[in-house]
Amino acid sequence: MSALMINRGSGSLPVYKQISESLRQEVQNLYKAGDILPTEAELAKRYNVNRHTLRHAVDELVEDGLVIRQHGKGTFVLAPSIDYVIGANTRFTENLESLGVTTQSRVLRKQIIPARGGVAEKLQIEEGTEVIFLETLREVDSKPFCISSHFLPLEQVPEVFESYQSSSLHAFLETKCSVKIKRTESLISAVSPLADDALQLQMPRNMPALRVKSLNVEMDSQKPIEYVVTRFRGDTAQLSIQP
Amino acid sequence: MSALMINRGSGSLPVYKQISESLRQEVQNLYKAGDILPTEAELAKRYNVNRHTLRHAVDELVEDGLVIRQHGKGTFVLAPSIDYVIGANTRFTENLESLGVTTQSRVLRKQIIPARGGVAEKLQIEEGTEVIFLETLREVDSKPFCISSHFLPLEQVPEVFESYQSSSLHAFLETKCSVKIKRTESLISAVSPLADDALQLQMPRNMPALRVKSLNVEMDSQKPIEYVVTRFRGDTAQLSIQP
DNA sequence: AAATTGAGGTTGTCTAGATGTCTGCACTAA
DNA sequence: TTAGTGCAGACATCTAGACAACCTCAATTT
Repeated sequence: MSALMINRGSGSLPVYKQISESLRQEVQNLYKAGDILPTEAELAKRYNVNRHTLRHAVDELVEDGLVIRQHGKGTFVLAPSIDYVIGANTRFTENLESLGVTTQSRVLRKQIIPARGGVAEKLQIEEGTEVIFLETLREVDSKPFCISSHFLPLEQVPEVFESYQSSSLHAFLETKCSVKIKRTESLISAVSPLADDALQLQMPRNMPALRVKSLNVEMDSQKPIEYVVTRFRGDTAQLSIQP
Repeated sequence: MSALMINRGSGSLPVYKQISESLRQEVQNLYKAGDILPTEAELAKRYNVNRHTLRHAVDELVEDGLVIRQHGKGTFVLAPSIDYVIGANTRFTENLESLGVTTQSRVLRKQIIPARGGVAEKLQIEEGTEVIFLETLREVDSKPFCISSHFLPLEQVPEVFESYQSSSLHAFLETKCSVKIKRTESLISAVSPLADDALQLQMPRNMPALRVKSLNVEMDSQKPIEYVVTRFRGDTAQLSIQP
């Protein structure tokens, strides 16, 4: 079996790496969440290595959050196998301009909260003023693509809280609120995703994410209308900037 | 010394945990970025444990991104990252436009290589054509800030390979090669840093990095002159985009 | 019936030793 | 002077064995 094809020749990968890869495949393809792995002794025997070497291999899976060890009980499969090998060629290129403008997005949360420090500052309102907090998930090819947290001053655009559903937010603002907006500033950084985001985006937590903070203002009055923080999977999304 | 106060009694923390905590304190208080730790053999002797146990302890610090191991050289202290995350105001904001334009940068490598697939395509030249490969490190506040890999067609701007030292590359192109260039496209993504980059940027490998690929063309002829891939620390750098 | 004990299985930690691989540097030879 | 060789130092991997800590569950005791 391929499980036993451990190459010990010089120049090849370390044994523990090969085993961890073999196990990773097996876990992702054959196991489901909650399943228990064979015991360390058993696996060590299967791969013909010392238990320490096997443990080293499993350490990698633990690191990646694929499995969890329980002292005295066994090693269990954690995440339902996510095929996050979407394929390097299916990468998306995202134009910054299209961020708030286009496509369908599903509303995950919609609530009214008091503006905290950063948000209040960006929107130029008093701390504690009520803002609409909107969290949306955008999908491409029926795969999660990015999550956006929108903050809008409630007083300016109450219609958003009342009746916005799932179309383009910017189109909604224009037609229903008579507000035309434009982007003034974007800040881009690389971060580790929060647990919730990682879950929504179906990405492992150790994979980097791209975060874009944007401020949109009303076209004429220059008054801040929307502050957005969008998170992408680092591996599938690339932002494209054309000056 | 407290370094030697390892409690092996039952009910106490595992030895390797105690050592990793002891080392963590030591590294954070007595060492600065770039310092080298005593060798594993030395530390094992100091704590009176087997080298494997000591390695296990150091593994923790590596996991946390406090130190980085270099095969054959030693174990080195990285720049503290948590401080940066807390002090949001010490972050750098980088204007995309200034990427190639400004400031001093140190040349890490300068060589002539044949253009491979991606580079050849971007520069619109035959695969195998000779290009100048320039790797530069830019510092801010005498801290490493970003690393750039530049690719320029040798035939177009041979002066760069012959005499470029450490000023602004774009200024050099303009004065010495009579080439004015402008940016046509930038692609931004989040990645895990390569080992070398992590070392140069003094960042842990599990911390995300920001990667910007840009293409610069000659202003008049639109001919590609420079393809640049720049890597930043995700936590200290933010790209600022103003439309 | 309920509580306790104990055996066996499983992961966790530690030691000991051997060998592989990478780096830097001194030395040598052309 | 320069290129190459070789060696020592340092981290990387692998094996072997032992015991500790923890969990489950059945057998025993109360």
